[in-house]
This record gives sequence, structure tokens and C-alpha cells, in this order.
Amino acid sequence: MTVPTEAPRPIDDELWSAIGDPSRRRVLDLLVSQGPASASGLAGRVPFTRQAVAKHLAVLERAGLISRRPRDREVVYEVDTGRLDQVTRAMAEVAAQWDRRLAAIKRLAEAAHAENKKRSSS
Amino acid sequence: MTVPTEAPRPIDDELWSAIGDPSRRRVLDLLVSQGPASASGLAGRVPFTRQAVAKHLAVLERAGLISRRPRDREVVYEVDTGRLDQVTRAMAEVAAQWDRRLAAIKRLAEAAHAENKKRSSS
DNA sequence: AAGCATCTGCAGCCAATGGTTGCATGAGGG
DNA sequence: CCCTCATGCAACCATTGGCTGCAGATGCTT
Repeated sequence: MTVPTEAPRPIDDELWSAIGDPSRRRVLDLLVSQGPASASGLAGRVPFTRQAVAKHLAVLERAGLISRRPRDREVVYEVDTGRLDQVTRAMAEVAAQWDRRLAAIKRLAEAAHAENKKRSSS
Repeated sequence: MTVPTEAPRPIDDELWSAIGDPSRRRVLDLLVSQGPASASGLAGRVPFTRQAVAKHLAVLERAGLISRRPRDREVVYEVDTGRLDQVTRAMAEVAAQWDRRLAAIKRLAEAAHAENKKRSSS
């Protein structure tokens, strides 16, 4: 058997820019909080046109964050929960990494500061 | 006295797009991991020109993520650790929120599934 | 069956922006 | 005094996020 949970690969650029755009994040938020919906349905809850929504949905789909499914004459989009979960983990990982590096730099800075004080008082 | 740590305000669009762009994130990563540097210094470690780097630095500065400081004849940029820390918290918060909503949806889906099985077997 | 309503998809246009090159300027080091 | 080198500004191009408009498909109503 393979690993039970996908390895938290480093989030790639496509993913980042997918969730980096404010409008796209808004659309994604709607899908996450309100469940599956069509492009037109989403367009009604968002301050821009259906076509813009459709483009965003295409980007989100290419990034693997959502999937499309024909239903009646509509096309219903739905969040890929596994993929989004993977993204949230990756985001947390990036945040943690920045945190560690910042902490390391802060320690260095404080050490240098202390050293300067010692030298100037000698 | 006010709250000791800044309230983790929802991350605004300027911040998101600042860290959403791959090149900008790369520049920011360099500043975080290698410490303060000038535009030219950064340009040497990145696959695009100094002018592009300068534009990214301007965006990062407008977003409050870095600050500029003249040093010799260079201009040195440095990460604002407090601000970046704030961003990492906000990112974690967004991730957690998605997580919660996904969990809620998953529970609903499983409940519906169980309900269907019960109905079809009755 | 005819027609209407509505949802999708495609094409073309505009503005913002991430990238480039080129040039002018200013500050230190021979 | 000149040369180097880092900065900043401007012009230009490609991509992309927004729009409008139109054509095609499909379901509902008369």
C-alpha cells in the first residue's frame, strides 16, 4: 500500500496564484462554505460577471482545487476536499518555516546587539 | 494598555497578492532566510532583472512586509518581522477556517450517504 | 410543436501588472 | 578627474482579470 495521506509536497506556483487572487479566493470561499454550485449561481453572489467567474473556476480546476460535474443543463463545481486540505497544510508549513527563520534571525540580531553593547562598554 | 500582540486582523488583499506572486515570494524568502540585502544583491540570486526585483520590493514595502534603509550608497531592504509574523498567523487562521468548513461539509456528506444507504436497504 | 428562458462557451476589447531594455544620475575609489 | 557601480525613471511587451456581445444547447410553457 502507499502512504495513507499524501506527502505534503511543497505547494506549487499554480496553487499559490490560484488562492492568491482575491476574486478567486472569494469564489473558492463560496464553494467551501455554501457547497457545490454552478457558474451562474456563483455569479449571483459575487460582484463580477459570470464570465469572470468562469475563468476563475477554470483556473481553480487546473490547480486541482475543484472539479466539474454536469448536472441537468448546468455545470456544477465542487471543492476537492483532499486537495484543499493539502493546500492548507502546505500554507501552515510555509508559515512555520518563515516563523523558524525569523526566530533564528532574531536570535542572531539580539546576540549581535549584546555583543555591541559589551564592546562599547569595554 | 492595548492588547500586547496585534489582533490577527483578517489578512487584506494587498498582503495576499504580495505573497501570492511567485517571484515576490521568492524575493521575500531570500530576505527572510539570508537577511537584509540591496536590490542589486538580490537580483544576483534570482532569475530576473534588478528592475523587476525593485518593483517587487516596492510592492512588499507598500504591504508593510519590508522596510528600506539607506546604507553606504546602497539601499538595504529588511523584513519587518512583526508584520510577517502577523501574516503567518493570518494564513494559519484562513487554513484553519477552511479546515473547519471542510470538516462540516464532510460530516454532512457522510450523514447523507448513510441516510441513502438506510433508505435503499429498507 | 413553437417559442421563450436560461445556462454555457467563445471571441474581442480594455486596464493593470510582471517582465524586459535603455538611459540618466549620484556617490566612492583609482 | 574619471571610472565604476547602484539607484531610479521611462518606454515597451505579454499575460491576465475584468467587461460586452453573440452563438449554441437544453429545458419549460403555451
